[in-house]
Amino acid sequence: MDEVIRNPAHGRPGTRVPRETVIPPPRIRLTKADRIRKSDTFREILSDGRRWHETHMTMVYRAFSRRQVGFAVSKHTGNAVVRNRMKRRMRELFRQRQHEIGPFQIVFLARKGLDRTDFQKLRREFDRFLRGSGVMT
RNA sequence: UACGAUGGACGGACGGUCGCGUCCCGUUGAGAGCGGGAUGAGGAAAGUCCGAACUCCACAGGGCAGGGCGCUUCGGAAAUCGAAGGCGUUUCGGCUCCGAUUCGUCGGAGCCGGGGCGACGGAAAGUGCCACAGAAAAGAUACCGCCCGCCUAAGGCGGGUAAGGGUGAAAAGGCGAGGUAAGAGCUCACCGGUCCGGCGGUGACGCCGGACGCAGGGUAAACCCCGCCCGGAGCAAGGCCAAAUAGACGAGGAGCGCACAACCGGCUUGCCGGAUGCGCGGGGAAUGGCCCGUUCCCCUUGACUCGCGGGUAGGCCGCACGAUUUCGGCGGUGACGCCGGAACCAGAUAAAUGACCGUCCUCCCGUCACGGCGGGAGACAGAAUUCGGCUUACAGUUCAUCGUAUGAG
RNA sequence: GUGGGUAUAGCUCAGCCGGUUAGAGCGUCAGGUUGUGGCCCUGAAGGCCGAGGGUUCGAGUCCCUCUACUCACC
Repeated sequence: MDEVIRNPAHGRPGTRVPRETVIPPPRIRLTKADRIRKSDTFREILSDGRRWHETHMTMVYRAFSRRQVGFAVSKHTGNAVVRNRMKRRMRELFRQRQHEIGPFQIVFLARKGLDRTDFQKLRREFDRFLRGSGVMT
């Protein structure tokens, strides 16, 4: 199962499997329906959700009927380009491993330096959250 | 060739894997999902400093107040916008003249050419202000001086003068010569200025000639005067649909009071409950001479039910074919305009345009065999109703003009 | 997104219509008073007036451009 969920793009060059033998992996898409898009919902989660702190981001989460995610960046962290990049990187982290996560609502809060940090480091931080917080299935 | 200034252009390229928004097509009962295709940030998208389109509100007309703008002509829908020109100023180069000279040059003035800068109407319409210093800061005055006269000396007094010194940001045309007791446009040449006339130019303005010894400081990004312009708010404009909760309005309406002969039920046997009958506050109008009354209308009290207007969350429209982009031709010094052809070119809303990898390109650092190798970096910055400008940020590449240095002819 | 406001000493604020040295309170430091500390008294230090240009002889003040903070509007 683990092998299937890993994105083939993450493999080192040369280790790619020939196309014909690949079983199509489960889709790792992330559409609008999977996003939290209401101010009220954000407020509720931020007020009564549990928190998990990492160096470059904070995760706020609570149990829910299905899997939903939202991303928030404070105005103080930088200009529009920086804030957008932070959201996109957090979204990418979540997108790639979303199928390992159970029915929870999770809000990602960006912290300083998120836009400049190496993506592999962010992956390790996110992995620590997944293993430590109990949101995995 | 290098460096600097100003202005213009570009602002990483190609490919792979996994994804995102919008639109179209197919599938489908279906606008869900799935499959396919197309398309998807900028020169500043930014700041919000100007100007518009568009929308709503207000609006006879005119004036005042308030605000904005300000050389000329042209362009433009308009603009604290652009182009060309004028004038001023500054800088560089060249030439001419004057003065000084240690004969190397230095200083000043003018002309020509190139570049930069200029919120550039009016200071003889009026008012205000010009600190300190200085004699004096505006239609004035004499501190040190200079000269003349008088008083016995030191010096003082009276008068003349504004060339020299001194103060200041600024001192009443500049400079040279003549002149004089010393001086002064007192006189003269040149330069500057004011006025008048002529010529050239659409015009700002320029040129020429004449007159006037000069008729008078700065500040209007001080009040102000003159000319021109300006209604207010902004897509969170504005329109449509419309949960939940509270409340408004309309309709229905249980209800309350009194009586209780007969009827039903209970029992303490004359009371209670049901049923039944009658009634239920205030105001106005009509009828009428007036009152009672009657009729009609309005207001008030009322669980609950239904209907309904406004409207919040939320959704939809506005919302992308336009002062559009691009190619060619023509006109114009140019901004730009005209004609013809072609194109459709983002539409999100906790807000898409990304993540990772490879090859190459550019730059930096290290190494050295001078061409590779290793490492690092690729700026400023993200549409939010839409345009036209301005301003600010910006790694690197490149073009043009000018200047400086060096080299070659 | 739109429309306003503010920035002056470590902190909270004055500074008029440009003018010579930018003030006040609290705080800080030093001295005095006290057996010691506080209160109190005396004195001192501390500011390129948010940044950069411009107008002017002269700018905290006037004009322009930026920066930061802040308020209002669905």
